Amino acid sequence: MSPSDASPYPPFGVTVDLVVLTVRDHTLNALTIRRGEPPFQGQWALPGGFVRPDEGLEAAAARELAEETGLDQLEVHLEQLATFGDPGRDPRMRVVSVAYLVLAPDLPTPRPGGDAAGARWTPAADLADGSRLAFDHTKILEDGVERARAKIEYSSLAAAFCPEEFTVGELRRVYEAVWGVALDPRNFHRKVTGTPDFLVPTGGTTTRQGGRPAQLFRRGSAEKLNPPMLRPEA
Amino acid sequence: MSPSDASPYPPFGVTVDLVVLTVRDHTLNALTIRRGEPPFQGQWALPGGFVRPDEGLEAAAARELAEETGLDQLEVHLEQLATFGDPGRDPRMRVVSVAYLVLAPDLPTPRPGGDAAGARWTPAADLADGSRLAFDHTKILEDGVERARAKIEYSSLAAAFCPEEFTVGELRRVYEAVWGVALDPRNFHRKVTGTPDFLVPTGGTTTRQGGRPAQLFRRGSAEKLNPPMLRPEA
DNA sequence: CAAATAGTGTCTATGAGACATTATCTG
DNA sequence: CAGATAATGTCTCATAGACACTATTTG
Repeated sequence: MSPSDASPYPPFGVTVDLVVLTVRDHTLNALTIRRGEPPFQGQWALPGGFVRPDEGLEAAAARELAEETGLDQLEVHLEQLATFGDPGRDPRMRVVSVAYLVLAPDLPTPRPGGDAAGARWTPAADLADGSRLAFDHTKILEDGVERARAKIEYSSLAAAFCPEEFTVGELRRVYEAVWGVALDPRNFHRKVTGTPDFLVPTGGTTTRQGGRPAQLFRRGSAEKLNPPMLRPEA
Repeated sequence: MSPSDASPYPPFGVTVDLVVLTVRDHTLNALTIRRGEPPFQGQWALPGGFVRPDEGLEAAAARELAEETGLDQLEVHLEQLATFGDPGRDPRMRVVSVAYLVLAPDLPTPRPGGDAAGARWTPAADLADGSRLAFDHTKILEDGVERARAKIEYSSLAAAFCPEEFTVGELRRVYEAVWGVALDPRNFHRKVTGTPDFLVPTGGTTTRQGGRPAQLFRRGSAEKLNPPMLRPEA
């Protein structure tokens, strides 16, 4: 429920944090910004910031995304990930952070904005170990990566990592990068082209990957993959 | 990220709301409480309440569960569902609510506690249409039900709706109630008994469902169902 | 006995994994 | 030409769906 009368407790701060993922150089990368202010000044962290008083949570996430990275919500996939609110996760006050997951096609390194002193893409694997991020952001990032890995199994979301027009091979390389495995190109092709409304041919072709020209596709209307794309165990 | 200096904004209230589901009479039921105080006094709502200043979010959910329903966290499955924070969702102040999903075996109607003037189990289908719950709780409930439906496909979570010892038929009736479909008892039996570490025979049998005595099982160590239990389309 | 539920087995169709072969580009 | 990538096809094995049959209880 919600309170039966106004809160008898001290106030909470509410923020949004963003796990922004893309695929570059056959690798899953996450966006981090360099903190310009204490605490954790100079350390790398996830982009994010305070929710404004009359602003919805998703609207705050979209605004921070635009402010800190220049990305537009229309170009990317944005969904709520989870909420982190352990007492002590912020050294200054009690802060509850609603984390959002963003999947974006490969884009130029975003221009940092707001409080950020820098912004960069880093392989997600490098951020999971070592290189501690500020606050509990390493944990938030890991949850975001796991969500992305799980979700491309049974949804058509992998295409959110691709440009508007893409080939079957490019889509396959997304799966390979996110899962960190190699997939059989022939079985993959059969699977994705055989799933109704997953891919819509645009008629064009491209040779940007070298080799024989490949058909170009756009995302179709299907949102779920049934049966799912199976993730190899080894 | 989190704030680069203390929040320049008015305070937020932070609450937890609970979607507590069980299976009774072959039907998915949700727990609601009757509000004893304004706003929405006298209306039905999800159990929940304010998070305390030094309390973690999951701890707050477990505490409210115990206070308002008498259920112990150890007897049930509890996981974070999603966070709801639209401005205006609470008429008094800005409140962000972190919703938790609880799956429980069929238990006696819980004793209401705290601010609640009453507590009851209601078929989830009846709560989804009509019978508006207070705040945005109808939406939260629907999200919880959908999470439960999706999650029993690929996890062993359906057993959280069963008592400690249960039969294959009882587990099947859980799936049938949550999904609202009929499943073939023979194929279901083959599927669940063939999944390694899903069910552990206790050696006992029961005839509480009538008919031939059925073997009793306990939950095994498997948490994922791979390949998943397929949900019929019709 | 009938009726209910449990448990096993069999056939078939679908789909994934392994892998051969051909097609069409660049250098 | 070699080497890359794309696209199609074939075989086999695992598994889900449909459904027959037997087992063991209660009334």
